[in-house]
Amino acid sequence: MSAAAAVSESLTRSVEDYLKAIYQLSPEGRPAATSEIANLLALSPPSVTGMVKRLSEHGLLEHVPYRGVLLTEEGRRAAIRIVRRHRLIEAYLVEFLGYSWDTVHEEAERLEHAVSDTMIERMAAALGNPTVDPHGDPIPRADGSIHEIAGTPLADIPVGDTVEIHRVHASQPERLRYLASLGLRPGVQVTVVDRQPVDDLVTIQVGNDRHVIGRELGHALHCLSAARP
Amino acid sequence: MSAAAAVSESLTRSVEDYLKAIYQLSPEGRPAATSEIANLLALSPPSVTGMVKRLSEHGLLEHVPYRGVLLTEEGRRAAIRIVRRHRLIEAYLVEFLGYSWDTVHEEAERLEHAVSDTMIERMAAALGNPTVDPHGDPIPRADGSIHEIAGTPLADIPVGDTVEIHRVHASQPERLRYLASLGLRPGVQVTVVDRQPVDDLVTIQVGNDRHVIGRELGHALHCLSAARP
DNA sequence: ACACACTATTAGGATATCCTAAATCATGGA
DNA sequence: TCCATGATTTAGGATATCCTAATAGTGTGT
Repeated sequence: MSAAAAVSESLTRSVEDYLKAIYQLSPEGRPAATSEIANLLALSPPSVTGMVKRLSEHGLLEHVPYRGVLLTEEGRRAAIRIVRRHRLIEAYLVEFLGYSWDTVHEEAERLEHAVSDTMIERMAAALGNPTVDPHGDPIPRADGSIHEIAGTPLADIPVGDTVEIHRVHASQPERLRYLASLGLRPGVQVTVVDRQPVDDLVTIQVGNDRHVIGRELGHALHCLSAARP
Repeated sequence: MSAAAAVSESLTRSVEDYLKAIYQLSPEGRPAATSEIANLLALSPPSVTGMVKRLSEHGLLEHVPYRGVLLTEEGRRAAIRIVRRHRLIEAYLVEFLGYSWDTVHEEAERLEHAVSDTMIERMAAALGNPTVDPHGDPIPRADGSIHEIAGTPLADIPVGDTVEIHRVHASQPERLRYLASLGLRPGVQVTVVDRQPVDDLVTIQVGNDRHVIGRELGHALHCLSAARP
């Protein structure tokens, strides 16, 4: 209770980055490793150990030395708040300021720490309270709840099936630009025409075009079965 | 030349705040005093002395010990860039996100350090490249030039004159809300009906209402002679 | 010309964050 | 079982920023 109030106070940019990273690295309660965090944030492992120790003392996460870290309920709440901000900012920039999906990430990465709750909610309202961002990632609600829709990696779709792209797991501008050049983005329908078990090559039909997708992207693109017309 | 390139690199939030403060405190080449800077930024004088020394070494300002500080050309450029950002952000928030002029300052104060040049220019474009912010303050152009229009303080307008409010020198939300409640904002026409030399009391007619303005606000409101209908 | 009242600077510290180099732990394969 | 390898933590430092207390400079009024 009393500690929970402190969360909304003022976490530094660094702290918010750590919490978000650990949140992303520990799905289903698997502890995040020091080296994973260091890697994601581009910091040295000792820096991470130091910060992790401090955040544990503040009750934002639990650390078992040499084993890994998990967010506490309080830390999780703070992390989700940042994720909500990040995704809403991305959606806003694409919708109202002409950003393309490969350039929003960097801008959102800075803004997510600077924008007030008021501004975030006004942006959400201006967007009509969207549930997903431009990459198809779900936007956590203001109360912290998240509606995740499990999709199937394109690499696992059987030949002949037509599916809708639902979510694109990539933040590197280069990959996103490549996907955009192929017309692949959330909401688009594709049909799997061929699969090569070797290297997980998948041939798909998008509109009138055919493309071959390799392993990386085949696992980055998550799909939902499309309604048959 | 080479040093100038460094400016756009990455000044910290603190540094940007110092430069902006010194810019605002040294109009017409009058050096800014340590205590003035400390006051404006709510810091202790020794902190200011320390930062000033560092910034001098970086070529952003000139410091004559015990005398004061002035921005160098490089520092001035950086300061104006922040002012442009601040005022454009204020204009954007009022225009597109439903902010009132008494609440934008605080939000802009944080965003001005976080937004990219790209985003600032897109916001400017979305606004139609405005020349003034919601308080009537001129928005520096991207090239650093500023078009200041000299107005006359309401306190100095002769009885009988009708003028247009041009600029409101205030950032305190309380004062701005009071002015808004009186219908006083840039663009509004007022007629001076009476003046009391004691305490600089000015009675004005705004639409169908009459208000008495005291010394503080009489000097905060800058006016231009209005076109006679 | 001088002392006093300010203002500004120096001294000495604290905190947050990061780093490199040197221990320490955990675990899979011989 | 035991040790080599890789992951993690501890040790020791650097930098940026802020603070309080003590010292130094400036300028005014007599």
